[in-house]
Amino acid sequence: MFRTKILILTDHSVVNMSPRTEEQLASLKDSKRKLIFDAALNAFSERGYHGATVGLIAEMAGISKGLMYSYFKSKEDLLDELLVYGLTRMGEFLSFVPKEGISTPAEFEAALRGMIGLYTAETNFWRLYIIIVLQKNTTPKFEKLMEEMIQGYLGIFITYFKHRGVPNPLAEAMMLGSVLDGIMFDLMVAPDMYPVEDVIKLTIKKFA
Amino acid sequence: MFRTKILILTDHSVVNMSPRTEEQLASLKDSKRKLIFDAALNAFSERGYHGATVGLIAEMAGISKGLMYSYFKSKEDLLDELLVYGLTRMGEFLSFVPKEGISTPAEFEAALRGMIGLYTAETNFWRLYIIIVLQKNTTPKFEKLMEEMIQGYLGIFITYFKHRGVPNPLAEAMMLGSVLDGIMFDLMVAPDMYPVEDVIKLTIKKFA
Amino acid sequence: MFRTKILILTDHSVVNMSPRTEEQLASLKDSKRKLIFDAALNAFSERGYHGATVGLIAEMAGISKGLMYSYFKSKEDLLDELLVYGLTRMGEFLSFVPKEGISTPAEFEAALRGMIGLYTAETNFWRLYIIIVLQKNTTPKFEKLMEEMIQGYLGIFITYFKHRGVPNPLAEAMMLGSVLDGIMFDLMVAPDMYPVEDVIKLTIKKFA
Amino acid sequence: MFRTKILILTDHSVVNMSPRTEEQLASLKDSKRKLIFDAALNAFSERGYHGATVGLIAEMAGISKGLMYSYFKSKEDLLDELLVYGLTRMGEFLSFVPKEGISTPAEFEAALRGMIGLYTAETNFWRLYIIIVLQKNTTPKFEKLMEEMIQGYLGIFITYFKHRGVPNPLAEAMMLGSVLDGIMFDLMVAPDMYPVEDVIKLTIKKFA
DNA sequence: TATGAATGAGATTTCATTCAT
DNA sequence: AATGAATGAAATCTCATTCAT
Repeated sequence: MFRTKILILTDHSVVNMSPRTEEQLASLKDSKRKLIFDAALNAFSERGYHGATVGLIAEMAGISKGLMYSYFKSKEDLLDELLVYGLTRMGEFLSFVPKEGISTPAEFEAALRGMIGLYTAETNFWRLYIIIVLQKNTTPKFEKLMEEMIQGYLGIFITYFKHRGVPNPLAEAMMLGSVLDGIMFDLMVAPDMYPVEDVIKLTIKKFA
Repeated sequence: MFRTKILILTDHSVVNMSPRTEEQLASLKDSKRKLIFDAALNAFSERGYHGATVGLIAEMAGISKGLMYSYFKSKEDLLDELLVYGLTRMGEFLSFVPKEGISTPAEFEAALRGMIGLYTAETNFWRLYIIIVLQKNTTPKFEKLMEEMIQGYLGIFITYFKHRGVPNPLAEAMMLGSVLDGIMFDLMVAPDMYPVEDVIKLTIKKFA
Repeated sequence: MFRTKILILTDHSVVNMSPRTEEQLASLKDSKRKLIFDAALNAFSERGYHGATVGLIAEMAGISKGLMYSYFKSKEDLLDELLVYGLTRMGEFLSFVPKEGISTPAEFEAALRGMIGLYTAETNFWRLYIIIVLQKNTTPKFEKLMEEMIQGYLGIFITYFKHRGVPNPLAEAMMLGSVLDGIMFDLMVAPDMYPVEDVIKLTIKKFA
Repeated sequence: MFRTKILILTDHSVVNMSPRTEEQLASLKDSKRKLIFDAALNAFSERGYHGATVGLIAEMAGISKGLMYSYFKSKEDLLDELLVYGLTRMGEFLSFVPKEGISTPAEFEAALRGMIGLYTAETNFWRLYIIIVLQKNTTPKFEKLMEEMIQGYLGIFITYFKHRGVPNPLAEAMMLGSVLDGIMFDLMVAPDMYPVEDVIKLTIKKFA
């Protein structure tokens, strides 16, 4: 996983980090706001922030340019909220990590498969995410959420590796993070020819 | 490593793929063209293609906007040539891989350290490269060069793993590629706190 | 007083120029229409016609944008009607000028104080009024009303100055008009530090 | 004259308040910047800030919209600079007030005629000026310049009235200021029918 | 070669007005 | 009667590209 600042947390308190209640997210379903989010996610992730015009996003959302501005203060604001929304949504889906952390190889595998599953399911979000994270000036709100998320997972894996008696648990967890990042990236660039299953098995063999 | 289309090449013909002679590259040294390339590399990698304005690039290169257009047909042309130039230059630096391929763990380590060294030395190029690769519509020239390069290295590692009697050499090579991609990415996002040395050692332990 | 076209009327027929009966005005009290008028008066006088948005006016009036359009054909129409309404309302308040005109210094003083009192009481209307009058394209209805009003007062003062044997009654009346306009303007710009009472006394001394 | 805050200065130090050297102003002559200033002055004074579009101003200046933005950061910035430029320019023209202040009726008359001459010569600037001053949110730079200018003239007249033994010199000066403001305003609204000469003579009779 | 003023197409943003509810 | 979501025209602003010097 990516990291921006590393504060190792060895407890697992972070998994349930979503500040939004499920109702709030549910209320977004089928709303116009959701339409715009989806369109913007596609547009931004395919063309980058500057390459995706408001006009294009509006067209993809099936609304007028003007209407966008009654939902979002500006294009920049749209990006901000989209990132936070996306990250929060990711948090929602991360139910495959048990609250008590992971301790057995079976749990490790489940977590691994869960995360990689997310990558394939939400390619657009992760693509956007990479683009944004590589550019300067991320928004503070987004950065904070990211950090929480990253450190949460890092902590979980550190604990796991400690538990398994691995010599350098931190390095092990960070390398695993890089593996996951690399897999995400490669799946993004060439999803069709990547031997995911083989790589997952190898990863389990080398890390679990 | 990144891949876009995978044609496994098991020979090592690719390392010296650059069609440009060294003289051609040398002639670039200290030229205006080089100045522009450097400026554009910084600007594009920091702000993306659309976010980096021609005016900014010219300013960073210390020349006028007008002059840029006697060196490059257009902004798009500048990006094209920059990418090819960068990739070619990468090829130049890849001297750490012996022509006959690698066969011992020591050679493996040398190659690994060489590549990771490249990431830290040429961060901007790799950042630009990632941004471009994640977006559609790469230029054909660039795509071809990339493919050659990637498959070359993939082939080298496949051969190495075969040689070492590893069960599934392709998957092993692809996972190693992902590890390298992940490390590159993490180094890009948070270079200061990434335990490179520890991760390199772990990678050698797990792959060499 | 301001003038746009000068037709000297020496009779005093103008004071009660309003074609609206008091009932008509009374029917406006507390109506939605009145709410909108008040809001529009504030908005227009503070920000000018183009600077005051329909949305803002609606918000200030505590109603929806949509409802505004069942009371007024358009924003321009709202301005038109507001101006006429305001001017008519001014006429209502101008009771301090006796029907037979003024002939004694005491009456002069009363009229003077009455008008200046109006300025301080209805700052917003006069501010709007100035803004509109300085810009081209006033509406004909409004222009006609204005002219009637102005010439009425001008006539009253001309008669007064004639009566008092002043050499050039027209010039005297016009200068007095300028004094009143200047006072109105200064009161608008810096009401707190203007020595109104002193200036009134001086005006009486110089003109009555 | 208008005032916003009143600090009575009884010396005459303010007349030469222009911070720009004459060369700087001269360098503006015939420049594109000057063209834009002139166009903007006309447009703003005729239609107000929001009513005058950047497109219109550019057209009146005979340039493209785009070019405006290499001379001025924004429309608002254009207004700001225009106001300061105009006020500074006014200061330049105010040579009819002797450095030592005014003390004789002849000098009073010269000053009066000078100022009224300015009103007729630079109608557009004063119209713009009024429009701006009646609206909130003037720029601080402009406000400061205005205050200097106003207090300067106020001080000059206060000194004059003191010198002439007038009972309440401050009130007298402020009323005279209102007279001038009123004349300016009336000249703006109906220049053709205003009996300027007669009113000037009356003003001299009543104040000098 | 070198400049940067100038353009115009297109991007972002605003807002009067309409209309389904 | 009342709302405010929705539109589209027009406003502000940006920027790749050209061109006179």
